[in-house]
Amino acid sequence: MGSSEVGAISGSEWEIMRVIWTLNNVTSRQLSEIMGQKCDWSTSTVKTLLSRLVKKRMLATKQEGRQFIYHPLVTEIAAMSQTSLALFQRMCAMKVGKAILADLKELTLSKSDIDSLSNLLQEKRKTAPDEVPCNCLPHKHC
Amino acid sequence: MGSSEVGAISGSEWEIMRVIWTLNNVTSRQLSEIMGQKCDWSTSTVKTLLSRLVKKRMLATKQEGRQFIYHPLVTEIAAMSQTSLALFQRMCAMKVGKAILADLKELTLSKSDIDSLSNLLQEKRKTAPDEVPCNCLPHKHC
DNA sequence: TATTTAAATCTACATTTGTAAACAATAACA
DNA sequence: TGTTATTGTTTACAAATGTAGATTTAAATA
Repeated sequence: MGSSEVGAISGSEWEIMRVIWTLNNVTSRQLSEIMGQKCDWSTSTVKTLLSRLVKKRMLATKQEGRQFIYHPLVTEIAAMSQTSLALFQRMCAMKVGKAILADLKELTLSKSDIDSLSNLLQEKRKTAPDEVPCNCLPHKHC
Repeated sequence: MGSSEVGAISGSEWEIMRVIWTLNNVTSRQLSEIMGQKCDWSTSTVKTLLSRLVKKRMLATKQEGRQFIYHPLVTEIAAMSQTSLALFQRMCAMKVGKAILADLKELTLSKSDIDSLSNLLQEKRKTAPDEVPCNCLPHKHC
């Protein structure tokens, strides 16, 4: 696998990453305080998740005095799109469009995001096929 | 939780569901044969996954002679959109639009899907906010 | 009816995940 | 410099997941 893959981070790990992506350089103390409010986790839990994230190479640390400062090694957008794309690619190719349609109905998007999406779609339409075949049966690996 | 939730099915389980959604009424023998090719799983593995899916109420069976016929209790589109929407809702609301944009760049969509999406976006644009605030820090539960 | 055989169910076991206590190392303060 | 906080590291443990062998049950056939 290429060096830019995000090695599937778990739900709780994701929750911590969001905070780190937002704050960008945080100590485990700050994280513990924030996650205490956000998720009601104990300081130990936060520490465990942090080390797992470091091991998974999602985070790196730089020591500073007695403590460590954590910072992300992958951008949030990259992680988000890799994760969601990976999900869609494990689903029926024929129905992904409908699933995204349903998602968009529920999600709130900004005007500018909507504009980028619309433009991209107009562009893609030029070379779009009339239908995408279902790929749920064999000839393809799990 | 409401009765229409899809109780998070795992990766291997999803792989089986795709086949069942496509074939709609299958015996474990057929499934074993197909999954043997598709994923190289043993017949036991398929059976285990099937019972877990029945327990999770994703599948139901009707007996017929010595064997059982499995059929889905949830539609594929429903499962797909619930799963992907759940993922997006656990991510930064401000950046979801950009993530979907990146996904769409990679995915193949049919002309008609593109048209539905475009129409929906035009509709949503009318009431879209100028920006969606980031919701990665507290005041919201994990 | 006795035997074979094909289904289903039970048991198993390693890995990952969620959650956290115990322990060790070290900086800060008395 | 000895003591106390603090921060990081180990260990723990239950639940979920990936994968599959062993066992039971019942249908089919000899």
